[in-house]
Amino acid sequence: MRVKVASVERYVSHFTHRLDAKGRVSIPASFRAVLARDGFEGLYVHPSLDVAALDCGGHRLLAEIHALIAGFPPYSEERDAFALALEGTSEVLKADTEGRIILTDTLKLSAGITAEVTFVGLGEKFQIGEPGRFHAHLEEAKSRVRDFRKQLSARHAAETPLRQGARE
Amino acid sequence: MRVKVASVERYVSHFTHRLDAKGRVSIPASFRAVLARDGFEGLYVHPSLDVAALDCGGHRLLAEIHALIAGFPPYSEERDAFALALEGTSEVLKADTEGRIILTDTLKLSAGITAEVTFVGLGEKFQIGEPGRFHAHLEEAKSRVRDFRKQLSARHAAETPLRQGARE
DNA sequence: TTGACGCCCATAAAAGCCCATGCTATCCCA
DNA sequence: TGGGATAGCATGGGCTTTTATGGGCGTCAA
Repeated sequence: MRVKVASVERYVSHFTHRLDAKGRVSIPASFRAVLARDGFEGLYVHPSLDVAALDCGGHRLLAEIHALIAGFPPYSEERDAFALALEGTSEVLKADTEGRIILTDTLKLSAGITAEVTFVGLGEKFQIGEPGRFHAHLEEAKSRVRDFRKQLSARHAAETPLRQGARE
Repeated sequence: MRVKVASVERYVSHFTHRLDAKGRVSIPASFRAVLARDGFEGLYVHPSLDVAALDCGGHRLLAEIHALIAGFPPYSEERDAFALALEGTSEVLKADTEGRIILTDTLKLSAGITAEVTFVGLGEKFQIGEPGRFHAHLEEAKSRVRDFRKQLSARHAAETPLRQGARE
């Protein structure tokens, strides 16, 4: 058995795979490793709330969703709404012996998936989406992070007008 | 046994290595020593947001990124966006027995890397970039430091018109 | 029967593993 | 002190294993 220690904890990086004639697509090997460690049989999938993509994961993702829903008072409108939006649209897909899954038509439709899909790691979960949309969405996210960093350094500069610690 | 004591803690100095026919490149030995101490199996890499270079490191870099993402509430839109921009573009490369890595095409493209790369130590992390860009970027950084030092001494002079109590 | 789905095997390309070479800086001992 | 031995390191090449992908066959249910 191999080691492959670190990085089996979180989903990182991105991959683009093709759907074959039967509609099957391989889950990236590194993501399979994380899932295996998570101990989830198959793959938990539901359409993302804000973007045209599918949120995927195992027990950890499930637990997060449960926690979110449990945060609302029982029988409240919010709770029902979240449960419906998240759990009502979820699917549990099982992978074949090679680690491939078949997306249902509903899932493919909601993410605009046709011939190819991009898997992108988001740490405790990953998303599946249409490659073109993925790139667009990535650029947007990058610029948001850049703005955030600019704010941070601006604030830093404002808070430390005199840098005295620097000696020659 | 060699000395090389200090600097096992931080990434310092710079090195330029060639990519071989298979696209492999050796991580500088001194950087490997820091990584080994950090305990990270392989190399965590992610394209820098502002310059054409790759930020690299081990657990320490990972923890930094993870902390930034963890600052946002679970299941929020911001969190997804940050995770996408940071973890979605990251790669965990594993080094071969000789300490070489293979950069993915995406990584090479985003840093403008072709035949050679320069490794630059930045203390907590190091960067991989195209040698030409590295030199240009270094000159710019140097002039920024020079300006900063000029500001410092100007301010120092203003604050202590007579250089009597001045501690160096 | 027909179609959806699970399981098995095939294959090409990519990635990983082991061993070899040349260079340089260091060490050791005459 | 000088010069050969030596060890560490970057680099190269061949071989094995993994991985993504393609297709065949049997089963079970409508």
